[in-house]
Amino acid sequence: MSERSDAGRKESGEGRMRADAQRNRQLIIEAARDIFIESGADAPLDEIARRAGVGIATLYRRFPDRDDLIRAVVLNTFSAMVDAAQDAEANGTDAYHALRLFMHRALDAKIGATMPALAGRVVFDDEVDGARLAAGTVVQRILDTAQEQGLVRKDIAFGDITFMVIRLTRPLPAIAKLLVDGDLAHRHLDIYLDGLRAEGDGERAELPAPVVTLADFDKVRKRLASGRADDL
Amino acid sequence: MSERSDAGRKESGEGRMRADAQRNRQLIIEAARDIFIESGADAPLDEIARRAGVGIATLYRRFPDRDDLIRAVVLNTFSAMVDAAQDAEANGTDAYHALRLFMHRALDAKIGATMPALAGRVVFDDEVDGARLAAGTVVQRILDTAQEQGLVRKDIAFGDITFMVIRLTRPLPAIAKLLVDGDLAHRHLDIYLDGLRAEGDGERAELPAPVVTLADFDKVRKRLASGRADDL
DNA sequence: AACTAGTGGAGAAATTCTCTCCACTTCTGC
DNA sequence: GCAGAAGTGGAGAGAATTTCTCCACTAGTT
Repeated sequence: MSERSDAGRKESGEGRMRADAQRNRQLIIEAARDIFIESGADAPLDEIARRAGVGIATLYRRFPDRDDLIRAVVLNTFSAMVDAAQDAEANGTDAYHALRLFMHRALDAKIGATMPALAGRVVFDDEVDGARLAAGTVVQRILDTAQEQGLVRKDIAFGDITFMVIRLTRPLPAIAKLLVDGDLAHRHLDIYLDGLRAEGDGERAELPAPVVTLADFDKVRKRLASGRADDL
Repeated sequence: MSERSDAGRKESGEGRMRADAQRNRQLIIEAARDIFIESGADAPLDEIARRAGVGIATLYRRFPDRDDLIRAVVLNTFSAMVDAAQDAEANGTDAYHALRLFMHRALDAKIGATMPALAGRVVFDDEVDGARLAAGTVVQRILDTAQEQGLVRKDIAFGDITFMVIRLTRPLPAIAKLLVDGDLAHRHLDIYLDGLRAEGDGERAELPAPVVTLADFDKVRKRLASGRADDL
């Protein structure tokens, strides 16, 4: 890790950066988040710059080395996690629905981008660890409440929430996009959530859109066989 | 794709290869499967050779180019899928338990290694497509039966079984290994399976071992903070 | 024991990735 | 709207990684 980049400049609220520079910085973080999720934390940096629609030099100016960038992504993600959780607590009709809301929002916020942190790619200094703990605490609180109210089975633990969201965040192979429009992750999360409910609570969530059948695979196979497969 | 390697030699049963060569061929396929799952289908080939405990030249002799190797891994994986499904059909007490058995076995067989196929990295010639269809058919039959018997909710489709197994096959960040001994994937699969059950069927599976709490994360964080983190 | 299929690893060639430099563009304050 | 500062993109040298061949050596097979 190097000089810590100029992250502090923006985060400590001193609006010293030019407006367009701040916007670019955010675009880079988001592109990096997506690329890290797709290709791991060693993904080429110029691919990130390209995805962000920014020159490679801009990326290097903001984040002198890869660790600075990873760090920014991780902090950004933990903070999105806190937002999602607090929002869910405020808006869920009960603690189970708060949990449900949180997990769906966390999917959208691509919480899986915390992976580099969990994989040891990030130095856990006080700032990162504080963010981690803050995020963990809110999630734990939602889970505890849901269990106290008897809405979630007792044998579920913290890791069953967070690790599944991480899993669901990671992209499926490209064919999934050929098969369907919607997002299978949210559908599968709903099934999982039904599995989290307390015993005897037989009601089932209505599952969201993409229903993928064996026949769908056949169709795609034929499409690939005939025409060219440039749409992958 | 090139000359098709000498896969046919072994697969058509003519035991023309020397015994040690056949063993090495299998070791390479298994190593490739694991590395492809971990690092994607572009992973360096010498890493695969190293993992297989074999020289790089041996790998190139068996599989003249990367596509040959991918192809072999995919065929191997589809065939493991058929084995797992047939075995599950024979051994499950009812169709729901057959489905459960299949999914757990499929996890162990790392079915996620079919990803390169699904991601368009493999030419779907008749052999590959036959294997795909054979595997798909058995799984579909198990699911159909379970639904007819009212053991699995009606709104579940083929893709909800296969894609979730693929997701669960992919490895979690290294920290998961620091936190726990067991395999979270099987635990999370059981929760998902509870969510697949037909409405009103309130019983819950007893979840297997690794329970990961927020406190576990704290412990690891402290461990990393003090000593060196070379155990990652 | 002799013959041949099989093996490992060094290293040249090709490819990919990193990171700097600088001429040019865009914001901001006045 | 102007001046000056802040920000930008992309070419390309250098570094690092990856591919793939060659050949002296080893180990199954008969």
